[in-house]
Amino acid sequence: MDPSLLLSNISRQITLTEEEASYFTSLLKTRTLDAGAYLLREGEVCRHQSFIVRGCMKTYQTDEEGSEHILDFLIEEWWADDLYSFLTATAATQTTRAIEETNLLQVSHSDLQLLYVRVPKFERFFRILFQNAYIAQKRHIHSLLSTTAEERYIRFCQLKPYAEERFSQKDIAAYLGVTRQFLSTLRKKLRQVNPD
Amino acid sequence: MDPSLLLSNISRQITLTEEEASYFTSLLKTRTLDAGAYLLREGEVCRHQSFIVRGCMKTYQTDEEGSEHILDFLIEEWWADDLYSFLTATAATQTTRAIEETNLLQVSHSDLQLLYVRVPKFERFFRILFQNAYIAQKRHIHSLLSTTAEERYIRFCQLKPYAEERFSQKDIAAYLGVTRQFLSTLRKKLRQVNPD
DNA sequence: CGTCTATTTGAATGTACTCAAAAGCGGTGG
DNA sequence: CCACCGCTTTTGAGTACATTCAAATAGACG
Repeated sequence: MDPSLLLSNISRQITLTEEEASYFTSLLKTRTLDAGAYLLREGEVCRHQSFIVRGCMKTYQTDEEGSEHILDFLIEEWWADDLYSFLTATAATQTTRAIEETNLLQVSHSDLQLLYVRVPKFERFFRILFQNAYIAQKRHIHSLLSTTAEERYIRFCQLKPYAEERFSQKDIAAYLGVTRQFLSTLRKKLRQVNPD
Repeated sequence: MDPSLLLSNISRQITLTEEEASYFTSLLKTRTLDAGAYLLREGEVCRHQSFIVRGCMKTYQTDEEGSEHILDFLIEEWWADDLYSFLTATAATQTTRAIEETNLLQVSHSDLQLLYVRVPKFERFFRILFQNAYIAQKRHIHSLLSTTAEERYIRFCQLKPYAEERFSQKDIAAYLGVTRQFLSTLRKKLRQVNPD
């Protein structure tokens, strides 16, 4: 699998020499998940960081009644997996699962330790990754606190224009925190107002 | 101000020699905020990490209509401030403000860089701090998605038994994501069911 | 074609909000 | 000490937002 997408993603934060880049590339393992396959289940320890080359995934938690609450959707050029579990080697609190067939480039935890020693600037890269995840969560909390489902849905569609065609409404509803029935009526209402 | 509370807080994650501890202590500056005073306003860059020795604070964002959405309450033995702003030197997205008169021990950003060089294990300490904040946020998102205001309120009171006496209902409502009027009726209902 | 799941629709209900007004409470000045 | 001010909390009526339950329809897949 071509690592150029990943290398250009990394180059947005840190600059690598050719030698460093090829060392990094040598650590990568490719993996393909069928649609519906699990990358990580709640309770397992996350041992890899996984960069999505093609495809998309969802990461969710399940409540007592068995319903899914989606924390995030992940697409090409994003990193998947439970960062906290990865860094602390504790049980993951969320499940990550492929929505479409998904191609990944993975770095194992132990290889990453080697990488940190040989190319310390990767420490910086992964720290920034974490920080961005943290900020994104903060925005998510703010939007859950301050807006109605209708506003959240509209913003969600603007923010992720690919959402409608790649994610099921059931999943979108589980992300927005509403029932799938209510999302359906919301969509109907919005179609009548603005028929695009 | 006595730094022993802070040192024992740190010793839960990393072990310091006496010399390291006294070096760290020499970097600390004390600060006292009156009730209602701001520690950090949205838009400012966060230049200190602040450990709360006594008192409590709230951290919130304000929406277009001017209403506060409280992301977290902070009390003794917690670290306040916008970690993301601090680490990236970008404008804070949230405001932090004292609820009661609050005593802080502060480390500036530049002193922290010196500390990292001289006592590298502090890197680990602040990384863990960040990770815990990240996880706490995740729990918060999950609870906003999966529970009603009533359940959230009950759990909130269990999780923060000091909340009722230290925080106003207005603020608690802004944390739970409901209006203060609705929280008031919720409380009335709960009193009738279980009059404690 | 049948089966399984996702989506839509509608009715009844519950949850939470808005608006408006009253009651409570701490502080301040006369 | 009391009256008044500003702020928080309580209460109620009416309304909007969102859910549950039930059933119909549409799509995907073997």
